[in-house]
Amino acid sequence: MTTLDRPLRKDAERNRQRVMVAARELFAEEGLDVTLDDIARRAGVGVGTVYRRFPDKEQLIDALFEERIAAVAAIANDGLDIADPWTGLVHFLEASLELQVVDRGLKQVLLSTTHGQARVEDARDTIEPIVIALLTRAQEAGVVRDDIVVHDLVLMQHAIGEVADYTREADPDVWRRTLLVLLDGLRPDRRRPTPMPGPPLDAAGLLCSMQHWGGSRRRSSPSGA
Amino acid sequence: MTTLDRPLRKDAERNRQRVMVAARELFAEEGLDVTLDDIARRAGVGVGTVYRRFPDKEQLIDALFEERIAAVAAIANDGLDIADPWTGLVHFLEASLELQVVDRGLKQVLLSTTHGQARVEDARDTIEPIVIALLTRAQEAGVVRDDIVVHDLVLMQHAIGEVADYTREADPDVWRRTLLVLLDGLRPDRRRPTPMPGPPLDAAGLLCSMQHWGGSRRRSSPSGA
DNA sequence: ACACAAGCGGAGCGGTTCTCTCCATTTGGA
DNA sequence: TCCAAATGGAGAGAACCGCTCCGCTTGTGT
Repeated sequence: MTTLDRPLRKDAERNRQRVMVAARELFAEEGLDVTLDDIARRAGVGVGTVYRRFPDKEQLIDALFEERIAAVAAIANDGLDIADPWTGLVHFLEASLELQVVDRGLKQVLLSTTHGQARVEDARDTIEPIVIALLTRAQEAGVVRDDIVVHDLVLMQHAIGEVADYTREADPDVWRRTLLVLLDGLRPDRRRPTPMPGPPLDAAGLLCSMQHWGGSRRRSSPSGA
Repeated sequence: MTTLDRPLRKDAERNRQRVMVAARELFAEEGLDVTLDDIARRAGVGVGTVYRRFPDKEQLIDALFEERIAAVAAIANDGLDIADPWTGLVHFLEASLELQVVDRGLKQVLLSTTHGQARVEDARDTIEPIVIALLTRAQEAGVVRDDIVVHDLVLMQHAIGEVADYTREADPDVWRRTLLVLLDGLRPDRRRPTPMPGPPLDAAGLLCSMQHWGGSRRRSSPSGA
């Protein structure tokens, strides 16, 4: 549909790329709520140009995030390649959260059905079986408690992702502390706490987080004036 | 300011109450984003009436949530009354989350500075010292790991509150599972997992959650047509 | 019973936001 | 050279929201 019907004029193709790059950046920085006008502005093209290439916003999201979600699936696969079942699971949880911290839109696409289309949905469905493998392997090895299921892990991803979002401005790494406690809770037997990965959030940091958190709407200038 | 200047006419006072009740209900059900028009409609009065009693939305929120936040503080105090330090801390975390599940606005008021005014802020500041007492008591008793601080607990509240919000429609109790894992992670030494408080989220439940989650904006009819 | 201040409702103003269309103009390439 | 392809960006259209204003109603003190 893109490359087959007609080779697309040279400048048109270049603009298409620019739009995709700009969209990727803005979605990552601000989340999926950014305006197509914002994207057009950052891409240095007119809105009309964006709409000629992508019928609507959802199509653009769909096109862009298929690959991002695939990256998450790849991380899960990497986890399976790690010999130690516990390390493998932790790798997935940590690394996929790192992706979400860097890309705000990714979280929304992963956790909501209201964004993206078929391609995104398919990509999403790819992940679950791999995570199940990761989890049951760990459980069979006796390093993760038996009473949890994949969906518990999804909820945990959501929980920690939210912490990361909340504290993003104040300290982009505190979420690791919360994750660590959760991970310690996942073990069936643990004699000592795992050492914390960094310092806690201080008072100023919490205040900063509270100020930046909208609870619903955010206020900020995406890029330029 | 309310009862002193002038006794307020009988019907006026009755309407004031209606507005407060309606606002409390709507803020609880939908969060702080509801329109004052919605509140007026549910109260069965005109918007003008609302604005005559409450200069603006923030004042209304401030007036209403001072008491709700005090309830959270009360819960923390109840926790201190419990003899066992661990049970006391758990009581606070669980009960305050239960309040947040029932009242969506409460979470926003607790975690954001952009809502409410001085009264809400004061009430919020009341809580922290009590929680610190709760936490250090548990740590001194050796039932909570030493490396966490109050703000870690705040972040955990946020994390679990978000899970509760996410899964609200599908299963209003699954958040307890996530909380339980987190709690198990808080212990300095644990030989066996604490039994889960309920069944996990099934596939349909997750789908339902995904559909209801906006990530930013929600869509729904507050009450009437 | 009456008069008038207090209170009322809700249309609508002024503002913002966001998606998407339209068309006069520019530009690539056979 | 010439025209289909591509462009840009003003602005239509459709929400939403906080708040005001004013003609009408109602409680209340005398």
